[in-house]
Amino acid sequence: MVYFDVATTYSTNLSTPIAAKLVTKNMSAGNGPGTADIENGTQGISVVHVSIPNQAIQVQPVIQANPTVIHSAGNYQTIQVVRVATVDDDLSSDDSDAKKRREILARRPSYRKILNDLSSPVNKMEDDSNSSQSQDGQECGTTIVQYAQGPDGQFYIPVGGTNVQAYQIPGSLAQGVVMTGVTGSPISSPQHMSEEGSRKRELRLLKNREAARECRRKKKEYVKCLENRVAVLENQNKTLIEELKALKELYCQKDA
DNA sequence: CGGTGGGGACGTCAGAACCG
DNA sequence: CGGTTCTGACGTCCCCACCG
Repeated sequence: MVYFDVATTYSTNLSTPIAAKLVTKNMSAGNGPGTADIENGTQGISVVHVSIPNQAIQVQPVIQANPTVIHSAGNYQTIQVVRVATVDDDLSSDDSDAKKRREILARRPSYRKILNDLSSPVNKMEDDSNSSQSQDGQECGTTIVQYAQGPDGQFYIPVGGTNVQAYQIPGSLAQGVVMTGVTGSPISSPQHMSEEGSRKRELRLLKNREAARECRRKKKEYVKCLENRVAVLENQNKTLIEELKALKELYCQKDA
C-alpha cells in the first residue's frame, strides 16, 4: 500500500470531519477512481488520504452535517497527491504508522530539516520508481507538495520530485578509499598515496556534484511550494471575503 | 546575421550543519 | 570531534529572445 497525503483547501473550521469523494482527472485506464478518507484538521484544513497514483486528482466535497458552512460545496478542486510513505498492507491500518505519517505532515517548515528528512533512502527509492512510471507516458505533475498543518499555521512541505536521477559511483572510485596492491596489502608509497589522494578527490567531487544537483532540485521544489502556498492563501482570502460579504448581506436583510 | 543580455543549469569551493 | 552532507556563492557554458 502506498500512502498519499493531500489537503483540501475549501474546507472550513468544522469540528466534524468532512466527507469527500474523489474525482480523478486524466487517469490512465485501469487506475480506477480511487478512494478518499478525509481526516479532520483544524483551521480549515482537512487531510485526505487517497490510494491512487502520484498525479493530479480532483476532490469533490460532500456536505454531511451543515450544508451552509461550506459554500464552495460542489466545486471541484484540483489537488496534487503526495506520496508520503510506502508500508506493508499489514501495517497500513496500524495506528503508530498513521501517527508517524501525521508527524511528518506536522513538522515545522525548516527548509533544511524537511529536505533532509525527505531525502531518506526510502524516498529516493520511491522517487526512482516514480520516474520509471513516468516513462509510460504519464505526466506525474510538476510540483509535488504536501500541505500540512502546524500548531500555529499552515505550510507546505516539499517532497521528492519525479526527476531524481540514480546516483552511481563508478566502481573504481567507490572502492578508492583504501587502495590495495596486487597482494591485497595496503599501499603506502608516495606515488600511490598521491593516486589515492586524487581518487579521493574525484570521489568527493562526484558526490558533491550530485549533492549540488539534488540541492538545486529541492530548492526549486521548495520555491514552487511557497508559490503554491501564496496561491492557496490568496484563494482562501478571496473566499473569506466573499463569505463575509454574503453574511453581511444576510444580516442586513434580517435587520430590514 | 552577429552582438548582447537574461535565465537556467552546472561544477567547484568553502563553510555551516549534521551525525555517529 | 572528525567525517559526511548540505548549501550559498562564484564562475562558466548554453540557449533564447531581442535589437541594430
